Amino acid sequence: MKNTNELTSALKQAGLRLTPQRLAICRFLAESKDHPTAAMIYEHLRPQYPSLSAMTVYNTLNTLVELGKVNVLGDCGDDHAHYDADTSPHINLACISCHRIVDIAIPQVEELDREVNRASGYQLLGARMMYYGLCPACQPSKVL
Amino acid sequence: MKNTNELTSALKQAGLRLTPQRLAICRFLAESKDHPTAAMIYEHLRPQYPSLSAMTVYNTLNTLVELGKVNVLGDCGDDHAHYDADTSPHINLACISCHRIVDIAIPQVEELDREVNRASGYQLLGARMMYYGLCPACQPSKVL
DNA sequence: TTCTTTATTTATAATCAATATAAATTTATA
DNA sequence: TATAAATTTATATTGATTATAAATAAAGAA
Repeated sequence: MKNTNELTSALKQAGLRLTPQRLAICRFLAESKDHPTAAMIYEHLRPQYPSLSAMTVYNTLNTLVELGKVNVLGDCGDDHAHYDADTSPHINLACISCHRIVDIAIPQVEELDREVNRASGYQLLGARMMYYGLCPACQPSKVL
Repeated sequence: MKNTNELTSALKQAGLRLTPQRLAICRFLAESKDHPTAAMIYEHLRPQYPSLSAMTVYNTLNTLVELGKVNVLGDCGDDHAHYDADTSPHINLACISCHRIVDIAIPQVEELDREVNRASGYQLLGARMMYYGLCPACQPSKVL
């Protein structure tokens, strides 16, 4: 979750044009609470942009990732890359039944983050933290 | 990192035969400190098992994952699934230059883990935590 | 505006890790 | 040893993503 403007201005600052397609992709990414795949973005925008090509979605997402404004989550349990406009270290919860991915705010993440930075010896750039399980909505219908 | 026997006995307990191929895959997984891909395992074992097929590697890995004895890391920055025999919640460090993935022991993980279990409302099954950056060996050769 | 150049989108084909399938091989048991 | 079941192997297929090139749209100059 993040301001649409933060994504669009990053594109402009990189010398890229803010086309209607790119704007729509940025807006959808910024406003979505779950973490959509490229296919989900494509299908969602197609009614409004009938000529939209999947390649444009992939290109725009890759650009935003290269600019560091969007993270790829490649580990969501459904073999699809999901995109997350929140690039700060945080916990993602992935439901193994409905494959929805949501964030959860846990203050302890910051303490952990400081400790990894201190103890690793790595020059760190970012993190992805995923927990897997059954979301409250899916628990009644599925028994482990 | 984990005992080879823990993997092989899990296969036997599931009613599966411990073939030479499966044993070799389990041993390599248990003994490797980084987190190999299916292709890495295949290439490493081929000299010893010239008839080995990639399919057997994939099948064995999938079985071990289904048995909960091995985790898949799908988010390592090189578009390949890596396999981790350590299924307890822990931090993985991925180098964006050499693409090696190592573990780091951070006590704060357990506190975080407790808090996610308490606060999420999810019935949790596991976690994957990845940090990205330049490892100490790659830092001199690459400038950010 | 019109022309010219450049960036972008689109359509199509290609890639490649992973899966599906079926034949060949090995193992277990009678 | 013979039979049946499990496993491995070889081959073909899938499907998300990438590569390529043609079509389109936008920017700048005259």
